[in-house]
Amino acid sequence: MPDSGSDTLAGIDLMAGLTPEQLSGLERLCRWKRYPAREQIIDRQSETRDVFFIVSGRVRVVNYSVSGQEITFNDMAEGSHFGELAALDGQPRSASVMALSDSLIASIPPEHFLGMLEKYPSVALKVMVHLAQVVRITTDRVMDLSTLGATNRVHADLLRRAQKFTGAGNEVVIQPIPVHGDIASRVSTTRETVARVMNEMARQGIVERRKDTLVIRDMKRLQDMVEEVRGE
Amino acid sequence: MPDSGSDTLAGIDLMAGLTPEQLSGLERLCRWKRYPAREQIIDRQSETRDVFFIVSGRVRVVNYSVSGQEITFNDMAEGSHFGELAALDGQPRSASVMALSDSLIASIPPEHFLGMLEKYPSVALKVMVHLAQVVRITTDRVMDLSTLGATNRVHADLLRRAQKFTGAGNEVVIQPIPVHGDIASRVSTTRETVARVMNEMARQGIVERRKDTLVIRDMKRLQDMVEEVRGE
DNA sequence: CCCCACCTGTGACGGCGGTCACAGGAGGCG
DNA sequence: CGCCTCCTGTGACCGCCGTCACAGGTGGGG
Repeated sequence: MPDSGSDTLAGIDLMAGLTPEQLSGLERLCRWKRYPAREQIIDRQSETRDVFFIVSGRVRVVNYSVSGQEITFNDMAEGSHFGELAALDGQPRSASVMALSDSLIASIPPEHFLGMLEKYPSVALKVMVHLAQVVRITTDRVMDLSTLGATNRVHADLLRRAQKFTGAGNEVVIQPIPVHGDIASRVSTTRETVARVMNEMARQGIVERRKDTLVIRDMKRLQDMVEEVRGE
Repeated sequence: MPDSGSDTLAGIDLMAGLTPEQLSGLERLCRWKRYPAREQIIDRQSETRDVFFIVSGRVRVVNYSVSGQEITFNDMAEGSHFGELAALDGQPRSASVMALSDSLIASIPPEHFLGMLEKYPSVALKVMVHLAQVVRITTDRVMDLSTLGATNRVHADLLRRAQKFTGAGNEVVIQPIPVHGDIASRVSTTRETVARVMNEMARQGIVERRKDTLVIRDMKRLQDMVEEVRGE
């Protein structure tokens, strides 16, 4: 029962700093809905404009090519929000979003979202900072796609994942093991290439696959491999 | 003498809607500087945080890979602004910016930029909308890089450029002719590939290279080629 | 317990496009 | 006017990696 936020907006990052009264005012403007895992929350190109808050659960932003290839943009956890682009600029949705696990999502209509931005400058600032970070991550990804080969992109992705767990030490444990297809969809390559790269790294003693964890044995070496080809 | 804005912030898109008094208040907070063509305005990774306004001139956002490959992100004209990311999130600069032509640039320190956002909600909104559009453009680019081959990316770029000129008719004139290397750097391929693709299209009668203009003879056909492979 | 769904591992093959190497244009300026 | 710089055009080559095909592994649910 991952209901940590217990059906309020208190756990939403954007709202940090608002008073309980302000929060409950906003809560009344929201539509609340549970989505089972795998269910679609936003369809790309659709004409809705609401902004969504993840009260509990996990969510994935994806897009599909004509050939069915899946491109993952981001996975988001409790406390985060999505759907602001359409609310801000009035364009159709730029990507699809689906629930990764059973999720409780609150959504607010665009008028009220904009009203909130005007009424609470601290929220507006947080929205801007968040957008700025999205821009940074996405432009980095463009750089990777433009300058790195598929093999190196897998290395880079593995490093990014590892850095999300205890940054210290020369050994890092990643858990649960990321599924190869998921990695492939994030770095725009194929499942097969990911498998080959991971095995090559295992042979070199850089990673080790255990029962249900993936262990980076030589974090330093991995970092070097990536920096060598990127530009620190 | 491209000094249309005559040394005020009146022509800056973000500032539309501010009174002359408010404008002149902001002008006093700015540092004004002329940059000759080709001169660097921002260096990636540097630790400055100012926000820049293009009073006159043109500017290009670029990054370089270790191997020296140049990745163009965007060309910007008078009235636009750049450098907000660092001011908003306090991180180092995410890209380099250089003047394309002789330019007059006003810059404002981060504190005052943030102050402006707080004092003028209309400006804050414009900043958000602008960021939202940057996100859209960049994610589209990630899609292109992930799903299209180099050849199709050139087609797509040509279409985008053509659409900036008179959207109507089945024939569009692009002027001045974009240099092949510039196209290559925007779609992450090589000058040679761009040349081959352009010639193939000329052979098919889709484009025609004139003295100093590039003519799209069959806009419809070009659109079809792109949509076929993208997903409208 | 066994079957089925979903994951991983690996070989073979072939094509897209990056790289290298030149051969022209075309324009500007000394 | 001729040189020098910057752009375009094109052939040859070859390596990365996407595609296809199939062989296990593993876990969970009927």
